[in-house]
Amino acid sequence: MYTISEISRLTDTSAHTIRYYEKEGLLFPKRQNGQRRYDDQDVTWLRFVLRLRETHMPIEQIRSYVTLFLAHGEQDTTRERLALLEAHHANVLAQLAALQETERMIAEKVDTYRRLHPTIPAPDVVQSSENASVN
Amino acid sequence: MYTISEISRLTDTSAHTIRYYEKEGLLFPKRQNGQRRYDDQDVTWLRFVLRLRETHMPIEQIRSYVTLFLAHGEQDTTRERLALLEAHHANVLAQLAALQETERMIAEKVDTYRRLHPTIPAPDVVQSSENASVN
DNA sequence: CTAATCCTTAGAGTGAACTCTAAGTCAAGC
DNA sequence: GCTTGACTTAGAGTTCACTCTAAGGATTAG
Repeated sequence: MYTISEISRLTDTSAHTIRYYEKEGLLFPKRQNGQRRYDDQDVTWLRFVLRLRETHMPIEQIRSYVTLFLAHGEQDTTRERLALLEAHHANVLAQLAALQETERMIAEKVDTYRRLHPTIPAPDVVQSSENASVN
Repeated sequence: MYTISEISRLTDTSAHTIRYYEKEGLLFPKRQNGQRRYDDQDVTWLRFVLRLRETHMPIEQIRSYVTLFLAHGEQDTTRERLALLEAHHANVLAQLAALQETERMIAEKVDTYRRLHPTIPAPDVVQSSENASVN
């Protein structure tokens, strides 16, 4: 069982933010004499939440997901959770495609610059293809 | 030559935002009797800017890049522009990695759900690997 | 015992990137 | 000439996700 400062260190997230996530309904730790206590499952869950945030799932959507999870037991919410996850999955795949496209464009520009100025030393970055008219 | 409403349609960006970008120093269209006129190069450039924004390059950094471009002619700013681009490139690659990792986690959860409930019809989404303890 | 950590409420502040409004003027296209 | 679209300034408002503060009190670890 971890205290808030411990999970804060483990996940590299401020205690402020962790309490904020709780207020927003994303976390629900146990309490010991009023103090928050997190177990390994909580840590894993927080890490997943942080991943979802990194990929820009809005807090409100994460909350919807959690709410469905908590409603489970009364009803079977598997279908709904699956739908949410799959929607975000599609979203992430779209982001991936956009990102790869941009990556390609940047790599191209970098490459063109390098061709025009072969004197500039290269850092550790992958390169590709042919192009002109760099901005 | 396009008017603002035309480039707005072409790039699916509001005229408000386009004027805002100009105010922020990212765009500099020609003028005809005071009205903005954009050529194909401007459209291409705006599209690239939008890509950079999608990949979370801050407006200020994009402006730095543009500023270097405009300073070219007086000095050779290739080196600096290259450095900026490469920094962002590294950034994008990191985003890609995070996104792929998240994609994997989600696909895993989706997969686990499906195993537990083989009755739910599947949409058009790729799947993968093995896992337990789904949230 | 004591210092460090944690708790609460309630709200203010921050920063980024838009987003919109208003009012009055001017240009373009048919 | 009329309608639609464009212009300007200047600023207000919005959303999101934090981020921090203050004050006063409780708990924990050594």
